[in-house]
This record gives sequence, C-alpha cells and structure tokens, in this order.
Amino acid sequence: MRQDAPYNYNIHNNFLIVISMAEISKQYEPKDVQSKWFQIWEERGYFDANPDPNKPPHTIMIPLPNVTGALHMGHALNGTLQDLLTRWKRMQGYSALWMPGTDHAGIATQAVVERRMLEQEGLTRHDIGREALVNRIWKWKDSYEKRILNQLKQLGASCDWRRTRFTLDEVCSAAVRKTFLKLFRDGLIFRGKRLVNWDAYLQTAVADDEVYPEEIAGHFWTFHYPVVDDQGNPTGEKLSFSTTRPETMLGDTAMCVHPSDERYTHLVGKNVLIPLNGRLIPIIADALLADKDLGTGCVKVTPAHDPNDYACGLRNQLEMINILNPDGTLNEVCGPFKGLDRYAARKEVVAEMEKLGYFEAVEERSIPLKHSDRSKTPIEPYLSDQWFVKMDTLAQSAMDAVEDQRVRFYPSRYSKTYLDWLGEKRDWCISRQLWWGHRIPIWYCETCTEEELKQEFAGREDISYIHDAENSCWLICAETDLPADALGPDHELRQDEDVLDTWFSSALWPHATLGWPNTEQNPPLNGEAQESSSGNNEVLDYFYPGNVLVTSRDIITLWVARMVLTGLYNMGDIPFSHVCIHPKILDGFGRTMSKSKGNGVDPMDLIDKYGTDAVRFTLASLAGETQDVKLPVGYEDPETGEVIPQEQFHTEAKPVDGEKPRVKFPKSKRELQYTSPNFEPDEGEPVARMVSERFEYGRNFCNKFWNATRFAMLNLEGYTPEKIDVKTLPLEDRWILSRLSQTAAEVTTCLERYQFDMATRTVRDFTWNEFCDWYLEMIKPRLRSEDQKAEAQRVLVAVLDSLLRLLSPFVPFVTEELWQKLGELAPERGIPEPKPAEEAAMIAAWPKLPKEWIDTEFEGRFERLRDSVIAVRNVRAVYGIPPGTPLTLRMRASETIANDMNSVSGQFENLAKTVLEAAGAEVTRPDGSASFTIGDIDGYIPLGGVVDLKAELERQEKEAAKLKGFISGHEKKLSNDKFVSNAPDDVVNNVRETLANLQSQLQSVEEVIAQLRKML
RNA sequence: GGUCCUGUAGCUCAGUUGGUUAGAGCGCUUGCUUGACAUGCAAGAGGUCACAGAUUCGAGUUCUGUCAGGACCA
Repeated sequence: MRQDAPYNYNIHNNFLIVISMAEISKQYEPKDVQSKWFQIWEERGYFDANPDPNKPPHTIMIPLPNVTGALHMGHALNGTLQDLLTRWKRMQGYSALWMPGTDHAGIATQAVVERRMLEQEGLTRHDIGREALVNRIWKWKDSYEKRILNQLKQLGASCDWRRTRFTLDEVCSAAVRKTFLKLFRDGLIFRGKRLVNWDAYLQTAVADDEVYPEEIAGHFWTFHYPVVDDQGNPTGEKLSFSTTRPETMLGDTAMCVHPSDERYTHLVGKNVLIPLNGRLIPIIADALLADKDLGTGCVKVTPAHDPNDYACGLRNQLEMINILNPDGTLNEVCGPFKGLDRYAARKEVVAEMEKLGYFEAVEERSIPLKHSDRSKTPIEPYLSDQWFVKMDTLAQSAMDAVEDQRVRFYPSRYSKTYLDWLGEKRDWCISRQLWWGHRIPIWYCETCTEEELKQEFAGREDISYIHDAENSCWLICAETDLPADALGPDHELRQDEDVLDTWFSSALWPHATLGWPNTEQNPPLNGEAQESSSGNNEVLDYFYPGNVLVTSRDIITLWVARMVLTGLYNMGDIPFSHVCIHPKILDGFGRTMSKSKGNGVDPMDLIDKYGTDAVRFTLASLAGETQDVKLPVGYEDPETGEVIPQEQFHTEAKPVDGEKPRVKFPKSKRELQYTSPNFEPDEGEPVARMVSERFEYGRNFCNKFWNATRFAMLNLEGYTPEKIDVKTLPLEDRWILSRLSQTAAEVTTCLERYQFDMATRTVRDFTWNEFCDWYLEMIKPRLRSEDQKAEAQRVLVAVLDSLLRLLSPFVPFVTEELWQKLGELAPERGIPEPKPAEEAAMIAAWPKLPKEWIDTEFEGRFERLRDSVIAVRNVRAVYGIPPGTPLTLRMRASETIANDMNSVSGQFENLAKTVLEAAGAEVTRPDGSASFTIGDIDGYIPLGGVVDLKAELERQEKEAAKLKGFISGHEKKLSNDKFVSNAPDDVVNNVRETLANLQSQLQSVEEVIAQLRKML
C-alpha cells in the first residue's frame, strides 16, 4: 500500500478497497453513471413487476405517448413524476408496475406520413393504396416508438419494459375487438348521420380538438330569394340574406326568421324559390337560429353544411341535402355546378345569381374559419354516416365513480371538468375515415336473409348481427375477421372501410395491457406467451385496478373519462383510484411548448447538458398544484457557451431572400443560425441550441449532494459499525436525527398527496441548508479527533444512508453511484443497530424513522447556537473583519442557557473563528464592543480599537427602530379589547409572550445605545 | 357566451384549517482560491401580496366586483 497519498481504506469482502481523492471527482459527472446504472438495474430485473402474494401491488399506466414524434418537455415532466412515484412505492415494498407503451394516434400519424410522402415524393395515399400506406406508417411507427422508448429510458424510467405495449398490437387489438362486439351486442353501438368536420384534403372527418380557428380574408355577399304563393307564383315580396359561402345555396332547405320578428311573421309557412335550381323551400320561424337584430333578420338554412343549421334542421325536421363529394367538389345534386371545386363553384354561383338579378351587395371581410390541424386546410361541415357509442348509461357510470369518490382527482377541482363534460352525455362518434388504425369489425351483407345468418353463425359467441332497415342490409359484427364468402359464394361480405377513433383503443389501455379479455393466461412478456399455473390471468387479477393515473389536464375528457367508463363496462371496476393532474410546460411567453411553435426544448438536449438527475429534480420542483410552469428558454452558442434569452420574434422569423435568420450573441459578436419550424438551418453551419438555465437548480443540487457524500467518504477511515444509543449523542447529532426523522415523514406525506414541488423543496432544504451547511460543518472537529471519530462516523453514515434513500426516487443515478461507493466503505450501517445495506439504492427500503428522534428541545438548543453564530458572522461582515481574524465573544444569558452555550463553546471556534470567553447572567458589555441581541441572549464582541463607534451606534439604532415597530404592533393588538376577548387564548398568550421578549430585547439594545452615546 | 385557473421580490415560483412586520431559487451588492463542493462559502439589499369593497378582533389566505393574462367547453 502506498503511504504518500491521503488514502482512506477499508477491508470489505476480503479485498482491500482504496478510496482516494482522485477516485471521487470534485464534480458529479452524470454521463457514465447514467448509462452504467440503468443497464445494471435492468439486467438485475429491478424494473420487473410480477404478481407477488407477499407484496401489495402498485400500478401506474403510462399516458401512452403517440408515435407521431419524439417526446418533449411535457412528456419529460409526466415521465419524471410517474417514475418518482413508482420508485418510491417500490422502495416502500410494493410490487410496483409502471406499464410502458405507445399509441398509434390514428389521424396524427397518418397525416404526418402522408405529408412527408407528398413533400418528398409527390405521392398521395390514393396513388399508393391502403396496404402500401399502412406499411409506410408501420415503418414510421417502428422508428419513433424506438426513439420514444429510448427517450424514456434516458430519463431513468423504471418501467417494466418486458410489458411494453402498442395500441395496435395483438394484445390491444383483442381487447378492441372484444369490447366492440360486447357494445354491439348490448345495443350500445349504432350507425347514424352526423355533421362532421370534414378535411377535404385528407378526405376524412377530424375531431373537434383537431380543428383550430383562423381568420382569413373573405367576402360577405347579400342576395335575396323571391317569396312565392301556394301555386308557386312570385308574390312580389323577397327575403334578403347574407352568406360567406354562396355555393351552399344549392343545399338550402329552408329560410329562417325569428318568431317575434313582425316584419316577417305573415310570411312564415309560405315558400321561397331558390333561383339557382328552382327548388321551393319553406319559410320557418326558429328563435335559436335567427337573430332579429343581425343583418336582415333572415338566414338561409343549409342543414347538411353548417352546425347551427344542422341543429335547426333537426328541430324543424328539415330535409338535409348534401352537396359535396368527399374531395370537396360539388356532387350530382348541384346540376350544372356538378364536379366543380367548392371555391370555383362559389364564383359561378355568385355570377349566376347576379345574372338572374338576385344579387344585392358584397363586402370584403375577415372571416373566422375552422382549419384542420392535420392538413392546415379549411374544414367543411359535412353530413356523413358514422358509428357511435351510446353514452347515456356508460357516461352515468363514469360520473358516479367520481361522485362517490371511488375515483379522486388531485387537485380536486378537476373533477368538475370531468363531470361537466360527461354530463352532456353526447354520443361518442367512433368512426374515422382513415387507413391507419383498428378497422371497424363490421361486415355488410345486402343479399342474405336472417335464416341464413342463423344457420351459419348458430352458437357463435364471437359474432352478432342486426338488420339495418334504412340501408336494407345486415350488419355483422365479428371478433375475428370474416372472409368475404363466410356466408357462402352467393353472398359477398364487405367490411366497413373506416377505422376506430384512436381513443377507443386507448380507453381500454388500463385493462388491455394486462391481457384482458384473456382471463386464463398471463399477458406475454417480451412478446413471448406466458402460461398461468392457476388458470387465471394472475397479472390482470393482481395489478387491476390500478392506483394512479398521472397526466395533464387537456385529456381529462378525451381519455380519462373514457378509461373509467370502459373499465367499469369491461371489468366492472374503475381503472385507477387517483388521477394526478400536473402542470403544463409553457415557454417564457406563456405559450404551450411545442415543436410546431419552435419554442420547444428537447429533453435529451437538457439531459445531455445538465444530466438526467438534474432535469428530473428541477422538473419535480416545478410540479405544483396551482400553476402551469413557465420555462423561459434561451439560445446557446455551442462554442462559447454564451446564452441569450429567446425573444418572441425568434420563433416567428422567416428567411428573407434566402437568408436564414440568426441569433446575435452580443459578447462574442457571433451570429448563429438556429432551429425553427419555419426553416431548417443550412448544412454545415454552426447552430445555436436551445437551453433553459432553470435546470442549473437541479444540477447544482446534485453536485452539492455528491460533494457532501464525497466529504463523508473521505472521512471514513477506520469506520466500524456499532450499536448507538441516541440519548448519549451530542447536540448536533440529536438535532440532525430529529430533523431527518421529520424530513422523511414530511417527504412521504407530500408524495402521498402528489405535492411534488413541496416534496422536492423539503428534501433539498434539509440536504443543503441543514445537513451540508450546519451538520457537516459541526462534526468536522470530531472527525479529526481520534477518540470522537468513531461515533461521529457512525452517525454520519447512518444519516447519509437515509438521505440516499430519500433522494433516490428523485435523483436515482447519483444516489445509486454514491450508495455503491458508500457500500464499499460502510457496508453495515444504521441507528440504533447497524445492518447490512441493501445491494442497491433503488431497491432499498424507504426510510420510516423513529418518531422519538424528533426532539424540539434539541432543535431549540441548536437554533440558539445557530442564530448566535450567524450574529457573530454578521458582525464580522459589517466590520469587514477578515474570516481568519480570531474574535472573542461574551454572552449574557440565564444560567441554563449560558451552561448550554458553554457546553458547545467549541462550535463558536469551529463555525465563526470566535472564542466564547464568558457566558452567564452577570456578563456585562465591555467598552468598544459590537453587540447583538437574539431572543434571550445578548452577545458582545470586544473589538478594541477596531470598533467604529458611530457606525455601531447607527447599527444599534436601526435594530432598535425595528424592534419598536414590532412592539407597537403587538401593543396595539393587546390594547384592543375585542382581540383579547375574541381571539383564542393561545394566540393572545403568544402575542403577550412575544411582546415581553421583544421588550427585553429592546431594553438590551437601548442599554448599548446609551453606552455608545456616552463614549461618543 | 359558459366553466375553471392565474396575478406575491428584477425573473421563476412557494405560502396547509385566517393568527408575530411574507419565503425559496436565480439574478443583484459586498467579502472569501476556509482541507467536500466557485455547479461553492459567508453576509446583505430587494415586496402597499393586481385594484376596489365586504366579512372578521385580525385577510396574501374567505366573499363580491373591476382590471389583466391563460385554459377548456359551446
């Protein structure tokens, strides 16, 4: 063994383990640590969650990210919180399952792939066909799924990766088929017409939340229709109306006025003529549609092409005439206009009306128009056949679950969003005109008879059928695909072309991923089928219902509500008992972060720059209950490290004359290109990357903790485990154990309430402000003293052990690295009885520390010492006395307190380079002293010639003024009879006590002032 | 239009059931290459808690209204 370096060593497992300064770096380097430990954890199977009769289950289902694109900061926050909870519960002894997986996100993914195909190859889906398109989307899915899962792993996600699911895989598909059949058989699925948001470019309906409004420049035309009598002859009267979409006149089926509009009441019941096609339509009165004060008070009604008109059409049993083809051209009901694109037709229709003499006026106007988020083209309201789930009883069951608190929202206010939405009980439109998704398991047969169906499908549990009178055909629902000739060669079965809404499959996620509807076999692991010894699906039995869903508020209606509803319907039980709603991540201007806005920070960039633990810790610290998280971002010059804050114009800038915008770095005067949704940086150019300085919070904390542990380990030479009697320990040990026990309990409570920000603050404050700033400083003398060292080491190691456990769910990597290093030096540790440490921090037991450690007396004694030290340091700072210059201190205090101070006098030397010269009731203020008063103590620091009497007088007068302010506030309260008689006794007593204290402090200060005045 | 949320230090945010003259991190000022840590240490400055009322002995905290910002639903 070398003797010439400051080595610490210990014997462990028959190996000589040597820890040197050089082996533990001064800075925490996250990179190697992260990849090393994640791999080891996974290899050792720590992430795997299996049914275990000796453990309670804890289940979290990931809010499945969709495979459209990579994860962003919102996902990083979401993942951090779930992993934190999972790791915490695992340490608490639960069999903790975090189920990973991804969502196929029907329209979003198909649209991305189609757009890219068009841009790069000029092809549309109709050019390549259904099968080829779906193949391309599968390839896209494969690459993004891999990327997403990898991103989650980079974040340290302790999912049971063997169970990874995808909403289109065979396990999830089985659940979809089973559920659809069940709903169909129960009469909860029906087919109907519905006005949908039609994307004429993608030729599909899009959901309301996939539509955004945008103002565009348009026209506002005014025309009139002639009123005709019962014989169809013009009466000479006319009704004027305005429209922004003249082509819809071809589909008008009524003219509407307000029932109390006296200008028109005599006309209601008569007809008007549409000059374009000679159709007669009725004049109706409808208070909900017509507004007397708006324009002429008359509106035309096109039920098949406008949501308000549609509702009006339903109310008044109007005919609904569809004038559009799926591609946005006009259809055969439009006569001469047939085949024209709707915009071309608009011009033609205006021209025709003008020619016929029914045109009145036109003005230019900016018109709010719904656009498809997927194709960025205007939406057409369009009447089409859709499949629906009947919601009344299903929605009610999901409402009941929240109302009777079987399902609870955290924070609770979100239950209102949930209940309000479900309360509308609107039928759920589940069909989408897409190629990517679960194809609707319905086959049509126009030619067969009930007899034939009965004969063929007799006794088939997996098939159900019903006659559709309106379309005179049979609808056959089947759990597995039916061949076209399933009913023999005479009948051709045709499967519905549409696919199911993505949310239909994600609604089943909590039970589908556990293998439902297979109740006899466990779900596959890593794609391999699993047997069950009991003949039951043990995984489903054990992990369902789950515990908590962690998500952001925008999918409470779309997803949370539907999971509850399908869980109740399929499983007869709720999918989770808690719903934790966390904040959204916004940029510095309060806008949601997203790639398409160009304000998004890639979590991988941050992990690369600050380390995983730092990102996790910072994110958790931001996850409060009230507000969304504003995360101002900046651009960083990769070469100089200079960062400038992002301005709004950066995200909006576009290239001018082919010249790409640049960010300017004022210090280096460099100008760099940057990434933006509006353009790609040029090849070979250095690119400013997006960063957020907020994450230094987490990085600094990890580094601080790293160094605290490093310090401990450098001082463990000769460590031996031994039983400890807490009652015999010195002040600082009693104090830190008291605080540790309290901290552990508080962190646990915070996590139970999903108060992640408070949990993070609590553990950080303890670690930094108590453990590092005071405890470690206070035990340094003991660690250097041969006869006190052993005990100090044991307590230090025990505290560190608990702290590593407490921090592990927050910052799993740095804690694991340190746990392992500490394990080499102190494999057995703990108070009162040392025990062998678990083989890894991530599977160590969550601390549950004795309540008896909490001791307010020791905390009070410590605080008095701490405040005194701070006061001395303050004097040093105010007088500009260098830290190395020794000072002396005299304290006036009661005998008890003076004795206490004398017993820890060494700490004044240690923490403030100050000798406690005297302490007692008789101590007086030496001339030429600086003084301070804290509570029941007066302190005097003789400064000899150093003291500046004038400055000291000023200082003391300022202190006196402050105290007087305090005192007058308290006196005012006590002189108020109403306060004394109404306020609770303890509050009044408290004020009295405080007042007495303040008065005695003021007295001390005034004595000092009097002395100083005499000397000046 | 309806529902919900937010407004506290220059910035980003805490602030439990009302109870001393309101806290943290960053930034700022001053001093420190102190034997774990400059990603650090010590000391400090900085706030009429958006505004106006009401309830109360007492309001950052409860209620009403106004203004400003945001989200969701129609």
